[in-house]
Amino acid sequence: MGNEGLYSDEKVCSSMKFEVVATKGKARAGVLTLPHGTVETPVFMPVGTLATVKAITQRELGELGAQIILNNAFHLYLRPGVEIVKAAGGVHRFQNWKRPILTDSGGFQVFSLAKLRKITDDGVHFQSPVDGSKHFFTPESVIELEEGLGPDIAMVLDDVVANPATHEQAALAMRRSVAWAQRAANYRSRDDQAVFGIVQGGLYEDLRIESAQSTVQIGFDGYAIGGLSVGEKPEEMYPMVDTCCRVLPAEKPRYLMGVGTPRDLREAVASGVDMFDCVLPTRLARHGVAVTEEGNLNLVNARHKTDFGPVDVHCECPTCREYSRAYLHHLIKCREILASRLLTYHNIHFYLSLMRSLRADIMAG
RNA sequence: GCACGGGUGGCCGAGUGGCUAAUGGCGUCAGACUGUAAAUCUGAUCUCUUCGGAGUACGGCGGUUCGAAUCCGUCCCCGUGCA
Repeated sequence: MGNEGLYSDEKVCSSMKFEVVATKGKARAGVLTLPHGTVETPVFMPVGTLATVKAITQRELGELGAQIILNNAFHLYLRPGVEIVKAAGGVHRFQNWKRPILTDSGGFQVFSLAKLRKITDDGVHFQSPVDGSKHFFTPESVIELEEGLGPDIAMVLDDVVANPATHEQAALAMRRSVAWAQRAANYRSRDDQAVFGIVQGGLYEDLRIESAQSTVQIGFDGYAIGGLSVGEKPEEMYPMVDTCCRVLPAEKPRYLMGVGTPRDLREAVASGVDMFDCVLPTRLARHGVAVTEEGNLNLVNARHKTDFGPVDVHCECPTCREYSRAYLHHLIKCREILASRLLTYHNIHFYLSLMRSLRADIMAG
């Protein structure tokens, strides 16, 4: 049962399994089995930071075919607090989502909160962006938090630096991330929850290789590529993704965190990435932008005022089948909440369809 | 008819002699957004311009003043009260 680790002392999740079922070049199609169901990869995970994919319901997410969603442990720790989620019976019951859930640790939030934090080798001190209260996270306390929340996959606490960073800064954060990953691995206690390590190293190939090797040596159920799309150009990001995929073991899922644009997804899948998450489709939707094959369509623009055609003639989602650009433009101008809902539905549909077509292409050989 | 109050840029609304092409807000136009402190944020928004400026603007007309959205006269319009 479960995956056998490369190292005898490696802790694994006994109820997680990952199988690569087809490859095309470096791209892979796989099946990821988790406590709450199976996930066909490559997969896009809609972001539901606060236990909600903003603007749409869990029922709608199910209809869209979302296989796994992402929550954020850091945000759920602040509100409503782990005790309430526990009392509800865990993150799945709390939000009534029966399929798999991955929780991000909060490493990225600590990174983006900039002035409100202080990172030491021991952990990270930060002030709550909600009420200013002071908190301290360690690799151990974050694992404890995530084991309390109960997602299928937990991410370790990592140290993220903004690009561009110097080699020294990137190395420091990367080695700290490795040390923290080791502590998280030592501390984890649930064998029904997968834990993923995170590769760092900024835009330096040598650091990415070192990070991937060190993290793999610790042994995790899957491996994430972190610290990308934080200020660098796509042309700088893609080689890093490719390098990481080259070093990471083929038999474990690879997750590119926080990425990205449709182009980013295609490129990264081609390099061998299996999992993605990104706020773009949902955030752009709330900002009036529809993602299409032809690129982003800003429906707030006046040119759509009398355009009674659909957002995307090729799209089969209800938003495109039932409503016009002119109507969506009108809803956006009036700040009607339905605009956010319809566009979120469309954008998630676009992302999930894109991933399904990329998978089908790999399956076809 | 009389007495007060008021008429400011697409709208609302500050401003009561020069620092005012005129604070704000709304609207409008555009841009940004990649492990969500984000249904958010940023910029532009009188006209023309060789980007140095120039012109026209605070109900109309006239006046005072070196200088007026700001003071005076008069006319028009709106609100409230009294006849």
